[in-house]
Amino acid sequence: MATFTSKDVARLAGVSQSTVSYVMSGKRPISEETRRRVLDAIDRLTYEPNAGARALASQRTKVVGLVVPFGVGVDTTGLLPFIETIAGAARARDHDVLLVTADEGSAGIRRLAGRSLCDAIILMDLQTVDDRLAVAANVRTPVILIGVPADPHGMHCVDLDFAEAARLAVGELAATGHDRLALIGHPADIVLRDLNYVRRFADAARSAAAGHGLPLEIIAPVEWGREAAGDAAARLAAIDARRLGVVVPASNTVQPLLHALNARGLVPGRDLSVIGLLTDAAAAEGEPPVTNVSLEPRDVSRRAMQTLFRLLEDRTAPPLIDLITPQLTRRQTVLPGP
Amino acid sequence: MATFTSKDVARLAGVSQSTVSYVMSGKRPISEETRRRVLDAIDRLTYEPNAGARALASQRTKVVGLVVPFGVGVDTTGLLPFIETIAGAARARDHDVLLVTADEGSAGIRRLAGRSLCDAIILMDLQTVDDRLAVAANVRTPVILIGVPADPHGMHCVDLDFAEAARLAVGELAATGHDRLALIGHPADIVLRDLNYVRRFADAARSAAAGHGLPLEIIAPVEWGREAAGDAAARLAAIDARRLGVVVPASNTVQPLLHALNARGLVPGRDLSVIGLLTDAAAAEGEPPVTNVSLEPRDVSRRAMQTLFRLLEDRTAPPLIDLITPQLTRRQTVLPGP
DNA sequence: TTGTACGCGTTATCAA
DNA sequence: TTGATAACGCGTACAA
Repeated sequence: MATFTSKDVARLAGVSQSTVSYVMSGKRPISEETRRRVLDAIDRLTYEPNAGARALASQRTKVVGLVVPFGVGVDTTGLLPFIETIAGAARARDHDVLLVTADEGSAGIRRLAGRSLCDAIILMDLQTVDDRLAVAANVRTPVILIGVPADPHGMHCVDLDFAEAARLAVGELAATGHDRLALIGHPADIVLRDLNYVRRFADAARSAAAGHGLPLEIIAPVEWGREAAGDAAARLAAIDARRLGVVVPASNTVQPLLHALNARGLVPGRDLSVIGLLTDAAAAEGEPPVTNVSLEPRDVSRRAMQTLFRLLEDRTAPPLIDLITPQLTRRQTVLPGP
Repeated sequence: MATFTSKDVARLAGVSQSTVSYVMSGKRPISEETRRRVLDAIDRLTYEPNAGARALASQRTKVVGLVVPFGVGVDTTGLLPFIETIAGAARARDHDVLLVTADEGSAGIRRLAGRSLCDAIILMDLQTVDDRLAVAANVRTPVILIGVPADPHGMHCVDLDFAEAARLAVGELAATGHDRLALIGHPADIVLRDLNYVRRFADAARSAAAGHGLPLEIIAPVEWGREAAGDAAARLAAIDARRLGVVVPASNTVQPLLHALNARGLVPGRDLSVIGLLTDAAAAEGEPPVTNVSLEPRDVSRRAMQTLFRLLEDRTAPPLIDLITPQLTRRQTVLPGP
């Protein structure tokens, strides 16, 4: 399979090389006749423009850099929908996605921007205060954040509205007559890394509980897996409440905790309530199906890409902070109201 | 943040631009003195070579194209370790990873190769007979397959040895005195797509069972989720066996099936045996921990990247078909031998 | 409506 | 040991 250049196409079509270029870009009126001839030649040679040459000449790579939280010992569950949606949105506008792992830290961002490997960068998994932000903000390549750090350094942020998620969960438990709430914390490493959404959720949960006049106990940190869930269940069992409402913001903890509670004879939806923060898909597949506030990875990703292309091509001004509203879905783990 | 070129570096270091290039590539002896001056200038300008220009001149992109099974309505569980490991291995040799989703079909491969977007392609999630193979085999860019299709078209294949995995599972059940085996099938869409490993596993399981003189019943297809697992459990319960051994090659089905069996009062490890094909991590976290034959996504990915770089840079001949041997780990879901 | 010619930032060849 | 200089393949300003 030989590889052809626009010159080859030009020769075959009997036009100049620049005409080929203009046919492809549509940046100049072309007669129907030559247009046809060029497209035909392109077709016959299965010509594809060389990405490097194009990037060099046009200063556009048609590549989106995506910094994903690999290798930082972090929750990687639920990451796939983000990647998938971002890749899809990129393709829809003839862009590709270059993956960079977060364990590179700011070096990855410098490389993406410095080498002109991409036209824009999406940065995920932000800490509340993140070293990479200073670098990201000082780079020519536009950077979109998925997450809302304490100081966005002027960059565009897109994320789920975790504060609203907390309010929804607490509000539902308040409305169904619970007299005490417990908030299950994230694993220690997540808390230590101070991921931005942890704090956003917890703070809002606290003040929402206060607003409803409900005592809120924090059970934290809770690691993943059976044993930790067992311990947490024990601590929940020890709480003296008529109707206890438990909020679980760490998706991974939901299922093990439900099991652990069951094992203690505490049936969620009968003896106490559990609301989890997890995708609708995961919640519906739960055992039992769990009442949840949705993480909307697809919506968030789509919006991030929308912001990206508005910045890059449409040149309209997207909102600086763009929060997606989560949805509460009632399933089987919350006691019916009295 | 301005962006500098090698020309800027050259001027600052007081050398010619080609010298800068040679300092970076090390393809020519450079005096210690100028070498120092150049590196210093690079440092002061935080110079990074332009990827497009480099690719254009060197015919090397330092990018690996990865075709992942997004958007084909396919099992995407267990995909992350592949991506993660591949990205890590790429970075270790100063390469990046460009993601292409499988829903593009062969168009994605054509684009990667035609536009010279990458130096090599890794193709995952192969069907036994896969349309993309003809295209992949006819492209200048080397393609490495993760999976073993019926006809690899001369391309290099790396994968888990699914036949050996089946033999291990069946062998273990035979050794522990089971008198009847059941093989739980994959969901219908997987079977319909005829993914290469499905058949490799099933065929080997069948002949291993025959070799041990054990009757093997095929329960298929079994969709994911509660209900399907319940049905499968019912069919298993109906089997007339003294000691029934169940083999579950679809990772996702293991956990729901264990639950469904328990719900019927059939306790795996007490009343019957279950061996799953899933990663050690997933098996250990199972409820209960499940005896498994390991899928080794990390090993497979590492080997694929090793193959890739041997082809690309080391220029040594890797094996055409490279199979990783799975491991059997005894946990709690298999009856002890009599 | 189309062609010519230059520049994008590297790598690599040929001289010195 | 180093410096000019010609590709690499495409986009686009300038001419016609």
